[in-house]
Amino acid sequence: MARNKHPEETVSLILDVSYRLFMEKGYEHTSIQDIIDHLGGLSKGAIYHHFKSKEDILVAVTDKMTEESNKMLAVIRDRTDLTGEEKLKMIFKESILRPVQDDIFTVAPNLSNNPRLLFSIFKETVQDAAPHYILPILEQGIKDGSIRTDYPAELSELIILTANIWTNPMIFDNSAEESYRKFMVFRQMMQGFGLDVVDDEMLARLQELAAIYQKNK
Amino acid sequence: MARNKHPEETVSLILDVSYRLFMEKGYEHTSIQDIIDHLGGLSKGAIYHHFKSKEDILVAVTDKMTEESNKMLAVIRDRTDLTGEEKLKMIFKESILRPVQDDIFTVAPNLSNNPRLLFSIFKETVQDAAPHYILPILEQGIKDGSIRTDYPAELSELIILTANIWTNPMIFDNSAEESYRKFMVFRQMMQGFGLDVVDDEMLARLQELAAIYQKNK
DNA sequence: CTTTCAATACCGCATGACGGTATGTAAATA
DNA sequence: TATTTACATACCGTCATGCGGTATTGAAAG
Repeated sequence: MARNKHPEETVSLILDVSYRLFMEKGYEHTSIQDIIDHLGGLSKGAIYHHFKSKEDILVAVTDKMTEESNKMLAVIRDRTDLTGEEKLKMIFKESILRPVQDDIFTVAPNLSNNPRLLFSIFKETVQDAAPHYILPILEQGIKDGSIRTDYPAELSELIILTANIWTNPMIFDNSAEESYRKFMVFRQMMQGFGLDVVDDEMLARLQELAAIYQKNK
Repeated sequence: MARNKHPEETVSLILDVSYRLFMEKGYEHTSIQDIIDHLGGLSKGAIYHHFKSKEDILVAVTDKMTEESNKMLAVIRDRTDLTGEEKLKMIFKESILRPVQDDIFTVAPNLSNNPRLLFSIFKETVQDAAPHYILPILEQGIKDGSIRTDYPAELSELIILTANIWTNPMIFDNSAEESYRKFMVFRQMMQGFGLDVVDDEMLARLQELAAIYQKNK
């Protein structure tokens, strides 16, 4: 294929195709050749010019998946008009009410047979989201008195893992009812830590999302 | 090699070797040939006679890893002299004080670079341990009044995932201090659910274990 | 007690798929 | 024009798995 004057577009194309295939067939069952076949004329050389390995593509895909969500997290984290607890509440509200994941839900669910992709998201959550977004908020909450804990680093990990991974119906392949019940347990857990971050509007929306997911199975 | 009159021994050998290699090098970086090389004369055909695929070996290895722990869980679950809450406490005590995992800790830590093995354990925990061992105990606890929850199935999942996966220093590659703090958070979480299952003796032992793990890194 | 025979434990080469590399080429840029 | 860069093409080594074949077994038949 002819050389592209804007190579970012080629990178983007490779990532989009890879994302779709990784979700549909799983990372391990997607071959480089599969990706090439959906690239519309591009070759193996193109891929290995822009990415150093298949795993490198996986990392980039994962980053892209979490990018938008992370932007939202950063905005809330950096506001100065909210207490730590209020920020936490806002995060959960945002991620449920206006999820980037709407398309994820409709594209090709079921990470429960996709070890590598799941692991990659898992790692990103622990190594990036927890320390860079949740932890600072907990630390602020400790200072402003809205949050009380002796172990903010560990608590931030537990919170984000529970919220982002465990209650994610795409990962655990849960029904609408199961997701709803998980969120009720999550709410209770947060209350146990003295945090009241889940309200009824959020629960209603969650049921809606889970229903969408079920339909596209 | 000569044919073995007791083929279970061959199966067992293959599993032992595979387990060691999967832990040391990771599942994906262990080739069938690697396994053969450590089998003492057995061939590729032997492996594929007893197992239908490499993945099949992984499943069998995982089963064997959790087998002993599951036996313990079954014994406690089936006792008739304890309340639900007491059983929970005993489970955590057992799994910490007398861990089968002592050897796992010394053999070859670090599942944080072993997506497939981790995923396999993860799946086993959710699909087997939670519903078959923890859930019945919660249900009993609801009946005998020692445990209160509206969502026993979801709570059992959350508890076992947090206890077995999140606080596992082998999986998250935590230091002794980090593991200790995680367990403190876990304790607080359980207290939030009205469950008092962690005592000081357990915390002391946990610090010990984490130290062992650190030494063998 | 011996012979027969089917089941099964095991061998090891063949094969095709796959991830990755080396090298070539032409367009873009400086 | 010279250099860099975006891609193409041919090729390599490794790997999981398939498969035709052989040797050993245990049990039943003679």
